Amino acid sequence: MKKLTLKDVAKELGVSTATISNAFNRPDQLSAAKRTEILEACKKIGYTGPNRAAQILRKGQSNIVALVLADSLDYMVTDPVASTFIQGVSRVLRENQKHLLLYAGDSESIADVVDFVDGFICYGAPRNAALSEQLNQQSKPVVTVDFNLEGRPAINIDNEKASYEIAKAALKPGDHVAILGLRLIDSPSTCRIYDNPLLNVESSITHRRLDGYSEALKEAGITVDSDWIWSLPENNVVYAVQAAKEVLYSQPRPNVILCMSDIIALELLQCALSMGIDVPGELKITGFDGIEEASRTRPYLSTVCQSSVEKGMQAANLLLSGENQSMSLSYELKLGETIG
Amino acid sequence: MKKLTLKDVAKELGVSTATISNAFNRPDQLSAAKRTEILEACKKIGYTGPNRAAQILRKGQSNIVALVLADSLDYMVTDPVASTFIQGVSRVLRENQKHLLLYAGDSESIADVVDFVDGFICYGAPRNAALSEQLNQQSKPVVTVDFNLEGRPAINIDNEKASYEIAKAALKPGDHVAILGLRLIDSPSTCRIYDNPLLNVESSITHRRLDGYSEALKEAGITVDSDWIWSLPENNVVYAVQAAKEVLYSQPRPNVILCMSDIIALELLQCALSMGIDVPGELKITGFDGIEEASRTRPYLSTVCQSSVEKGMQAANLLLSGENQSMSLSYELKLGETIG
DNA sequence: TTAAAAAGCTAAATCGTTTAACTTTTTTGA
DNA sequence: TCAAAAAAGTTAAACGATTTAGCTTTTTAA
Repeated sequence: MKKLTLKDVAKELGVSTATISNAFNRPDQLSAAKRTEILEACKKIGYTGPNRAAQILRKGQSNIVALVLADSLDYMVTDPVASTFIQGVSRVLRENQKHLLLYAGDSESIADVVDFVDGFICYGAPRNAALSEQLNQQSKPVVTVDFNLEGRPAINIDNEKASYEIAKAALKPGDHVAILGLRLIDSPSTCRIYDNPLLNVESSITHRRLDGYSEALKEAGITVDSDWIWSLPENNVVYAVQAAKEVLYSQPRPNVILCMSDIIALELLQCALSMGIDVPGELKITGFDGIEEASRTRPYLSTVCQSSVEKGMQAANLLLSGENQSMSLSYELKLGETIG
Repeated sequence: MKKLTLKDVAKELGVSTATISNAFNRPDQLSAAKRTEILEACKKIGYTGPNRAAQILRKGQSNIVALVLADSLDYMVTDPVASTFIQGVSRVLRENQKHLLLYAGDSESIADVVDFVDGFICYGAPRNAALSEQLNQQSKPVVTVDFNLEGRPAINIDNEKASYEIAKAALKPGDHVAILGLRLIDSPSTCRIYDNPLLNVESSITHRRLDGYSEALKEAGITVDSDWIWSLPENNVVYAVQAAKEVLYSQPRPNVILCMSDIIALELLQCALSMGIDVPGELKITGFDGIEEASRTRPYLSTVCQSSVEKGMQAANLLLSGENQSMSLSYELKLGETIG
């Protein structure tokens, strides 16, 4: 009761294996009559088509696309922004009969998949920096999102401009400002930057956002000392709560806090409210991303809205198209009640 | 500048291909000295190890596990329960150096992956019923979660018992009860059941839950007419809102509503509150799943808590172990403020 | 000292296709 | 009617590994 192979079928029908293969893959290589005859015979004897594993080896194509997420899947799958992105990617892949392999950005190496996947979509700078290197070395197509890899097409919004604009909208000269950032330094816990060297991921969006903030701050004549800048190791509630408490209990308390994600901003907001702080009266807050929840709070969040679904779709389309053209997506400033 | 193959390396080092292969895969087949010599030489000339595509064909093993989700990935990835489940699965796969391929349960067929994946984890009854059939026909291992496939190991909680208990806790004789269920009938939109035949997925958890409710209702001497049972096609906010409105505007309005998921229950709750209905005074609500958000509302939800992460981990472990033993996980009744 | 056992390695078959190159048959056009 | 072109099939060589059986050589045991 072994599984049938192309060879078995060929013998059975008295034609060559090439013809069977062509019947499935290249209809123009044989007469229509013969083709339907073969396909029907296959159905009758229970041959469901060429073995995919063999096809992968022979064709060098698997229809599998690896989505390299910045962190462990563990976390990424539950992050609203990331999972919405995955949603966009999966939609386009589905339409094109491709499959989605989830790959953790903190993995040791891509060696165990690079031989068979058709390409990579890389969402955010991989936590394991060696992966970026490997991704760039190998020859399969790569599309990056929210960070850059030299010579590879990237999908981005203009993070610097967006950050500048949201900060500018929130700031007045004389404000005391703090920044809650993401992975700015290489620390496993939430902490102030102080003298720590910034992570050397110049291409990452968090640096772009920091640049944007800085520009707006400069225009308002405000300086932010590096101990008023926090770096969270991951964009999740636990670190966000921790950072929120630290910053809100710091003296003197800032009256404007710029957050690099809505997750952070929302926890900060909740924390502030529970401490009886008046938002935006005593404290203005800005977020980033525009997740759904951000518009459901009272006061609702000021943030930069970007469509993660669209990002995902564009990334997948770009990968499948094979073009090497980067793309800047639009965003929308949402000036909410947290900046008054 | 072609990629190196095992053959190239063998020629280069003057040994047979078998020896190189053994150096990578079966250290006991050659002397330790030769092995390190070979591995170092490989590193030097830039051979990164056996080609995975070829290995997949030859070994019949890919280290890829397909996770068949009930619906389209599009939706499943953003569902809190499903994504938490994925989290659990991915954690265990990661530990075992396996990879995760996401597969949509509304796909036409599994033919395009069955040849190369090592096994399937099937989360919920696939929307395309033919998939269940195909999954059962093929010979690779399958683990089912939240539904059953004859002869295949399953991971479940005792849905009937849990539903019975939560319903029993909410009900008093004389109550007017409605049920908001999931995929009980085959309709693309939210609707009452009326005389529609129940979907013939006897194995599905929604039927188990209905049975549990029924038992509790019987004990309380209450009958629920089939037009007080709704069926939502998918567990999402849009359908939930729709169902919530329908049921709350129905006359006479029920004073107990049993919901088969927290998503549904939460929308119902919000809808009720915004209509000025007193919960639990005028209306009691129960959910199912125990998602995080359910404990953050005021009043907070009565529900059945089950750990999706654990489900995912157990499912993956079961698949990898190769055992054929089903498993019943524990759950916890959380009697919240929505039943007073 | 020698037979038996173990270790180390090689040659060849295999996994199940695809596809370039070739042969044979049919069609076309002048 | 016939050469040239097009169509329909076939052959056989890849694709890049793994693995079994067998052959040397070395080690062990008596």
